[in-house]
Amino acid sequence: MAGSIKAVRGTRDLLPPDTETWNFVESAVRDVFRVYNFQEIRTPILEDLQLFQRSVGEETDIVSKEMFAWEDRARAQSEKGQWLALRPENTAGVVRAYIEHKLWERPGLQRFYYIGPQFRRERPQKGRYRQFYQIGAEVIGPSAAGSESPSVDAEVLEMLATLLDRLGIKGWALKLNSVGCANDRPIYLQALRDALKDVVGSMCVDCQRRAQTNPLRVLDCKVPEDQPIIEKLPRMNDYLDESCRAHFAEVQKLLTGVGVPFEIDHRLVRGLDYYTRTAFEFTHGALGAQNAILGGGRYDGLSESLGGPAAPGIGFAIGEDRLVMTLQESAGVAAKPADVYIAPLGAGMNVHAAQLARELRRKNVVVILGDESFKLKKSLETASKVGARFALIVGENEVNSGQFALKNLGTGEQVSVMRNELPAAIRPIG
RNA sequence: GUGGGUAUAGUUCAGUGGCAGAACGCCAGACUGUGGCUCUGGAUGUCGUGGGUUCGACCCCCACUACCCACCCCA
Repeated sequence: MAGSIKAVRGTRDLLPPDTETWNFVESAVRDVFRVYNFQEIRTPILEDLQLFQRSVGEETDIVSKEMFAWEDRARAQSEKGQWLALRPENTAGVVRAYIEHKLWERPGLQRFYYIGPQFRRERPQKGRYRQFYQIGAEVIGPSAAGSESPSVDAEVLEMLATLLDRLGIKGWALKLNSVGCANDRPIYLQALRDALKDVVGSMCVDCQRRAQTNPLRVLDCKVPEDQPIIEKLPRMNDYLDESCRAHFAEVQKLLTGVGVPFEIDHRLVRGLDYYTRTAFEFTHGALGAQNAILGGGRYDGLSESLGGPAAPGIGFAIGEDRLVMTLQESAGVAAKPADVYIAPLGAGMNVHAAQLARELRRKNVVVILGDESFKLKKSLETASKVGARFALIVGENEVNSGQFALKNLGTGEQVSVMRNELPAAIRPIG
């Protein structure tokens, strides 16, 4: 098919039966989030570019190198166009909506979840696409409503553990860290820079660059030779101020109390500027290099940096593509079979078949409709190929007698059934 | 942005400087209203795109593009 139009780089079509898995994931997500009292929010895919510059951070790779952004046409000749961007993540949009609609006026904490496409202009590889899907949730609100409480952090993490268990995902690991706050992080960063000054010369070239641009990322380095050096660098944990220390300790205590296993990873850092205090990641082995299945953390200053009131919050984003991938590693997808294939037999039978299909479908029977031009042999062959459980023959004999030939395609057994008993015969249960 | 690999039928892949292949799938038939198994037949390809070498290129050379994997980064 040379010259034909194909899906653009980094995007893909999700086809049946894979979409069954996606729907399975999404309905489990909605069920689980519901009992934790999260409600769905839908924000635009298109946002003002500044939203991401001011939240995710202008120096991050996501904003500086990976954003799909362009200048919209100006409305008047004297004006400049507005810069728009496809959202690279969804937390900024949710917080923007929180501010725009003054949601702090609503009682209690705002608890939102979202499912939707995000866009980053990266080079695609396994588990990484330019259009990818995130499932996320945010808890946000005034401090007086309890938004800063460590119990919210623990609740969110416990919910995630429940979700992964519910989905049947085995072998996940929760990594936890505290990345500090506006008060103590600058002190830590300075200590880290000072320590790096002496050793960075013997580290990998990437670390030498990171030491300049984003020293925290040095902790993320995977080069074996650098590991002994990194182990000796100062740890954020030793620089947390009193309130951050107590907060982090309480989160751990609660997690232990509810029986969610976790491991402290002093080197866990997040890629977005807005994260504070609790930072976490769930990983899974079956994902290749992209082993982070979800990540998140607290963002206590984000609302203010977007011009809103103080509104501490915590949230996460699940990489839905990666989640589906791990699910397909373990369990195969089973497409749901149709209940019955209706085989009209001979001229004039389509209308009778259509009437029957209408009746059955109104009783929730899943019907595939054949065509009167097909030979019966072909109809039955098609019926079994597409996985229908029964074939219903609609020919002159049946229409005249009111007794319909119903064939069980699994057993080969064929019975004659009165029209009004067909739904029960096809779907004995329910 | 960097490195490596790949590109041939719907799919997974063989293949040779001289007629384009297999398996699976798809379509049709094996006497009239009975599928799965079997048998027979059939269709489908600008051999990724553009250039070059050659009497002749799917094959050799160059460029481009796309995809895959890894780095970077992140979900």
